Amino acid sequence: MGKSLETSKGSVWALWLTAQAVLVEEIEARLATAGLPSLAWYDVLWALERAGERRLRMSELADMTVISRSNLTRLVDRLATAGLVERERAEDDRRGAFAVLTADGKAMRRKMWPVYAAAIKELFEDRIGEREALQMGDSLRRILDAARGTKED
Amino acid sequence: MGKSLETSKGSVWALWLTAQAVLVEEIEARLATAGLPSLAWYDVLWALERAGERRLRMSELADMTVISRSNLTRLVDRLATAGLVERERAEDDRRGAFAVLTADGKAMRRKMWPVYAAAIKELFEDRIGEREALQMGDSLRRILDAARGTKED
DNA sequence: TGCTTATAATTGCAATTGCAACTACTATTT
DNA sequence: AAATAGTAGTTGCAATTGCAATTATAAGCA
Repeated sequence: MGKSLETSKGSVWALWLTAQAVLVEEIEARLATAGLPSLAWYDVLWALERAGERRLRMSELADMTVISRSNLTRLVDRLATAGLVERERAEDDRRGAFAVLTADGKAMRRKMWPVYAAAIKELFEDRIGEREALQMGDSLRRILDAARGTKED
Repeated sequence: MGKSLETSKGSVWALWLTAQAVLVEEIEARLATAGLPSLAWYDVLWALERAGERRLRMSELADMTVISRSNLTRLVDRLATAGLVERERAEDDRRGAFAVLTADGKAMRRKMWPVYAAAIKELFEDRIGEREALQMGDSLRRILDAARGTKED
């Protein structure tokens, strides 16, 4: 029995990776089919919408969305071209820049949400019980906090 | 209380995405620092090593690793250039091709494993208990099976 | 058989990503 | 204040990825 537990623990990682890859692929496909932008765009729009003043410094945004700085620069370029965000120079620190959500950006996120939400519900939430979800949330938070704590050292 | 459970369930998905992104980023960084190839290479090598005869059809390999066909074609190109796999034409179906693990490929996977294993242990396994792991494995398997089942329809 | 449709893998080309500079500042040191 | 080091963000260029053909078979059927 100890063995089966050991074994299970080892293979959970692989399952974790695979399941997420499959779900993300499916969600991206649904968004594309609906003529909507990608998950990455959603993440950025949502991060901005939650932020005070609908704006975040590029570096904060990069950290929150787990996107590299240089990538974020260009992702924000594309979002800006699409009119969903605007750039704003920081007053206090002239090196800094804010990404600011526009009304169109807010509208776009709102338009994406039903598709995204339905997918999350169908593919993820409907498959696990309340208790499991709670437990998984705890585990994930511990994992994330530990990983981020480690990096600061 | 019903509310808090609802709330938790909704945010677990976001947590999952973020945690996986952070962990994968960290693992890729460790592999790169050690002068080793990426996770994607590992996945392919490992899938082949587990397979009977150390070989898989391109499409099977693509499905197992959750990599698109066209991507896999080029990933296998790179692995072949590095001498880690070889291509072999299928006898029965001339359209088909196998990717076959070479001795060097096997050696490379073996060289990568300690780095990868240590990272998984430190970042993931050490953060969750046996019972949690077991539970998470169950949840993930259900999610994955359901998602894959859905697609076949 | 000869024709149409389906499948396995690859390829062309555009879009995205990653890494290593690079620019434009800000902060610290002497 | 001048010099040096540090930070925020961007950019160049190469590597990777995704999507829509394309190629080379195989299968189904009239």
